[in-house]
Amino acid sequence: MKYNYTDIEKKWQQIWDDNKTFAAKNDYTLPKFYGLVEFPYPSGQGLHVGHPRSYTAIDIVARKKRLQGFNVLYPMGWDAFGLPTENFAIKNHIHPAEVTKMNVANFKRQLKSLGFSFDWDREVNTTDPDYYKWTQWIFLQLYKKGLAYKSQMAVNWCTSCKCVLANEEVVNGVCERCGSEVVQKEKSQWMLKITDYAEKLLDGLEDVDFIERVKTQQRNWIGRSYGTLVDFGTTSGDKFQVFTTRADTLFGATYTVLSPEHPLLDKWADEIENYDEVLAYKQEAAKKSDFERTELAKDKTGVMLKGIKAVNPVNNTEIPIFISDYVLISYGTGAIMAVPAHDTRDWDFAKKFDLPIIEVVAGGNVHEEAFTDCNTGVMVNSDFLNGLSVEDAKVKIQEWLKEKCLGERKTNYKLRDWVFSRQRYWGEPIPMVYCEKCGYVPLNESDLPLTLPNVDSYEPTDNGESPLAKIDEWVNTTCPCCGAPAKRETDTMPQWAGSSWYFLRYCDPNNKDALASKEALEYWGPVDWYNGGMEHTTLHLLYSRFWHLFLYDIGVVPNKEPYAKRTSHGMILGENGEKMSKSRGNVVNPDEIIRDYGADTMRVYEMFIGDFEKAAPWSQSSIKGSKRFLDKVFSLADILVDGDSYRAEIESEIHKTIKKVTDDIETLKMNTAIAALMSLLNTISATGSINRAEFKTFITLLNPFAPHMTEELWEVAGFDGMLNAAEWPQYEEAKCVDAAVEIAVQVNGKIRARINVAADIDAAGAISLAKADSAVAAEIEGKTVIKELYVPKRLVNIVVK
RNA sequence: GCGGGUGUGGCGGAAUUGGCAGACGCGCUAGCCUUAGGAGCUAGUGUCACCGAUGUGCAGGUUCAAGUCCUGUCACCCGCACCA
Repeated sequence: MKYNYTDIEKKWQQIWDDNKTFAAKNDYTLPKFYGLVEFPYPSGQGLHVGHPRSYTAIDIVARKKRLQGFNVLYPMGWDAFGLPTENFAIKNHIHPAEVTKMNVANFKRQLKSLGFSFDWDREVNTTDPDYYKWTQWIFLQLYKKGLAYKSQMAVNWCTSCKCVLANEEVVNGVCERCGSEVVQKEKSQWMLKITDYAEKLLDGLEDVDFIERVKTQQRNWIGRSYGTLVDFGTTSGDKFQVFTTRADTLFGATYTVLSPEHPLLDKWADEIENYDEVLAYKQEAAKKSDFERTELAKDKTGVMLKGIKAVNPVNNTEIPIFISDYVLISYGTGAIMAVPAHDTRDWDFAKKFDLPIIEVVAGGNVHEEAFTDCNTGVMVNSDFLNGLSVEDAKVKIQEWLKEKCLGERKTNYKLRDWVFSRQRYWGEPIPMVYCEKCGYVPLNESDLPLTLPNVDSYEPTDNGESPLAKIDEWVNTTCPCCGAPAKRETDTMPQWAGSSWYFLRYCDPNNKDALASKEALEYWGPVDWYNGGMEHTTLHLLYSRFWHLFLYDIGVVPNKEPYAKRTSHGMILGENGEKMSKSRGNVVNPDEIIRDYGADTMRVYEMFIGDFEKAAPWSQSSIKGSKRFLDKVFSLADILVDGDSYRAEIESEIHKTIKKVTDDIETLKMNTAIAALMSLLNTISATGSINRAEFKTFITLLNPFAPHMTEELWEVAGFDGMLNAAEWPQYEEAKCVDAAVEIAVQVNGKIRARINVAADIDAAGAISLAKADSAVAAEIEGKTVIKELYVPKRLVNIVVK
């Protein structure tokens, strides 16, 4: 039989579509499985071969779970707000909604052509007002709880997108999306107080099954550190606080440093004798972006304040105050105490400005380099702390500070609040109104959704205002509170808004009264398995955990954590090992692969390409191996014979393969699952025939990987019903073993022979058989046997002298 | 600098967690079949001075036995980066 993949794939895709074969059931008594992949941004370029790597893997899991009797939810949708669409729309004079429609249609066609078992009845689209109504609703809840606030602050401004970026969207000082320069701009922005959830976001990681690198990356990003706030007096009478994790070294503090933006500097304008110098330094620092400031990490600069000194609270010593841009206003208190003996940055600074270095932890040579080891040192030169370990000193100094009201424990985070405003058209309008009298007022929930006005021009402005600001009839409204004339907020939400809760909507996508019903959320939540890219770890994944934790706190969702399990796939690189990109000319088009090899081959190839977690280069010649494999499988139909049980000579291999494939799918080791199926196929082919029982098992095991052709073979063989409704094969542990095995015989650890023995032979039996082998006998001839080992089913090792 | 990870044939990658290194696939070689197709089939394919030795980035160590464990070291990738 010829394997006509094009016809077969079209045929089954049509049947699945017509029958809604993969629609999740609303029967909440069944055991459920909710598998999720990141919904794509429907770009104009169409599907990338990277998308199917993730989608196929979870599709395989979903299909297997269905065969194992689970009610499976495997949904798909569109994260369709975003700049590329808007830019394309501007350039081509098509409305972004139209562009989105076209792109979605193309993506959908491509996804369907790959045979994914998505439940298309539950498709969501973040740009649909029925959807973003609830995105706006969640924003209002955040606002009501004080977690959304407006703040005038320096923000990251992409010079090309003409739009604000979140800290998470700035990579190496440039825009994550377009690579253009990011500058600091003072603007009034809506912010989300994700920092209030820092603790919960960290703690929640303990309860979920995320791959370790995801957890680590989120932990580092949140960046918790335990320390102490210490009050320093000054000769001017003012006090300021520093944050330190090493309060134990307080006696070694020989100067302090304020951030150039520290508010006390203004206050001290008259008292600082060298205020001109200070001002000049401040201005210099203000010109640099955060990135530039941190870029020039090596060479530390600063200015010592003249006329004011700080007072160390532990010993009332007067020490200098510096300003330096290596102290960040946005972390801690914007002020530090410097202990050059035990901090490398302080040490560098002290050397440059010739400041005293006082050793307070013995164990290093502080004149050569800072001694930062907390584990081995003993306190010295520290009055009542002398002789204590660092650990004990930390406790004691904290007690002492607390008693004297000079300091307290404090936990700090690197995480910053989330800049939530974007000055663009193609996003969810922020449902807020500004009234001269009432200030910012939220819309009434009954007025949601607040839809985007349908306009012709949505070009970004250069003055930092949203394109919506130009649309007077939309902007001008009345205050929901007092009824007076008022203006709408014209910024829109970032793309991350809609994707922060989309997985909830899939549970109950048409609900008019809530983002999803309680029952649906109870049943389907949490997502059992979520696979997605590492690049979203500190963006989408963190944001959506934040929203979900919040929704849990206000009683909207029944679980704290949205995702029980998170895995991540490696990138598919171009054939030359570089990242696929148009400019590199190494992009592979999925449509062409499907045309030339078929969707099943593409699926099998992408799963066989290598370790799922690692990046793998595309190989046009390797894909042929997958095609050959499927060709051979298809021709099994030509050698199909009767038989309702596995033949004895291949029975154990079949059971082993069932076990291997079953287990490997659960751990995403798709490459070895396919390898096992290839091996089994080779074994079966060598016998010249395959019986119906074997055939049924084989194509069922292969079904999640190559769903079209196995469905066809099922029909050709005349099995009952359709394969997608069949049962996953069972294996018996007892039948996974062979009666006889070949073992290696080593003499002094070197292999001298291979012998066949019964699988259940005892050590003595195996060893005597081994010695009977002529090569082994020759090797031990005339030598003293010191030790004899038998590792069941593996080897015998005879140690001689 | 800190954190995470990876080093195995010409290539992608396996190795039941201390037990026959290189499964499976690509590529390559030879032969067959076809009167050139980038098709199919069969056999071979880590390296070498081809008996036998040797081999998992490098150097040591533990062990009857090390890709796997320990110590040191090198290289590459990813993330964070003056976070006090």
